[in-house]
Amino acid sequence: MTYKQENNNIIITNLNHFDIDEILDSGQCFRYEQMGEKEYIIIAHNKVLVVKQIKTEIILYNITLEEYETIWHKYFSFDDDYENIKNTLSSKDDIIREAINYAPGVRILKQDLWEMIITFILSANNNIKRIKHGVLQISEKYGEIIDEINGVKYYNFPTPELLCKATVEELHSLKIGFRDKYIVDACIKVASGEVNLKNLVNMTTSDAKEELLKIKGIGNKVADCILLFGLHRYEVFPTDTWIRKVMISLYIKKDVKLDEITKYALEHFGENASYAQQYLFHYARKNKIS
DNA sequence: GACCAGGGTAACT
DNA sequence: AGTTACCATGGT
Repeated sequence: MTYKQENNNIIITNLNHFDIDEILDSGQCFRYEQMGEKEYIIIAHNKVLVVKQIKTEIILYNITLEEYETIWHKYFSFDDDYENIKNTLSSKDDIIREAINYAPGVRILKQDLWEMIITFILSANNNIKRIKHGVLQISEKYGEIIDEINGVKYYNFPTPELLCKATVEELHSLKIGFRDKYIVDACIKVASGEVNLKNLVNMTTSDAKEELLKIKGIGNKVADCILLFGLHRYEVFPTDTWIRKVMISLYIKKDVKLDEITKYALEHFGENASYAQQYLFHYARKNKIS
C-alpha cells in the first residue's frame, strides 16, 4: 500500500487484506456508525474519522498527514504483514483456511488500552449490540465533545479521571446491568495507580495479564481481549461462546472446558493464535455455527 | 418462558 | 481445586 495527501484527505491505494465492513463487524470495535456503502464514521483515540473504501483504495477524510501517521496508520495496523500471517495460518488446516477465505479483509485494530478495559468489562455475558450501546452511553455522559459532523456531536471516551466521577447508581441507569460496580472498581484502581497502564505496555504478557486480573470484572477471557485489542499481544487466544462453539464443533469434536479449548488452540495455531481467533470468531458468528 | 449474548464472582463442596 | 448459582438486560 501507499498513501498520499490530497486536498484535506489521505488517500491509500493498492491496499490488500482490508475490508472495512468485515473489520468493523468483527466484534472488536464498538465506536462506529455506517454512513453509506463501505463508508463509516469511527471514533477512536480522541478523534472522529470519516472513512470510505472503494475496492483497494480507502479515503480518510479531512485529516492531516501527521494525524494519519501518528494515529490511523497504527489504528489499522498497516505495518502488520497479513500476507505472511494468512499464509502461515492457512497451512495449518482446512478449517482456518476456509475462515480466512470467508472474510479475508478482517484485521485486528490497535485501540486505546483504557477504552478496551472498560469495553470488555461491558462485554461479559453480553451481546455486541448492547456493548456498543453501553460504550456510547458512557462516552456521551462522561466524555467530552471532540467534533460535530452534520449537526451531530461526537464524544471521546472518558479518561479514568473523568469516569471516576461516575457512581454505581449513575452507571446502572445506563442499562449496563451488573457490570456497573466493575467499572467503578476499574476506575479506582487505574486512577489511583494500583494498576498502572503506562507500565502495562512494557510488561511481559503474563505479567500484564496478572495486573489486569486485579480489576473486578476482568477474568481470563476479558483479560485476553484487552491484551489483544489494546496491547497487540498476538500470542493470546480469547475463548468466548462463539469460539467455544466453533472449536468444539469443528476441531475438538467433544465438549471440553474453556481452558482446555484455549490450550488446544494455542498449541495448534502457535505464535499468531490471536489472528486465527479473530478469523474464527467472525466466521462462527456470521455462519451461526452451533 | 427458556435460552443466549465476545463471562466473572462468590459461595459452595 | 473444581463445580455451581447468580448476576441485569434485551432479543429471539
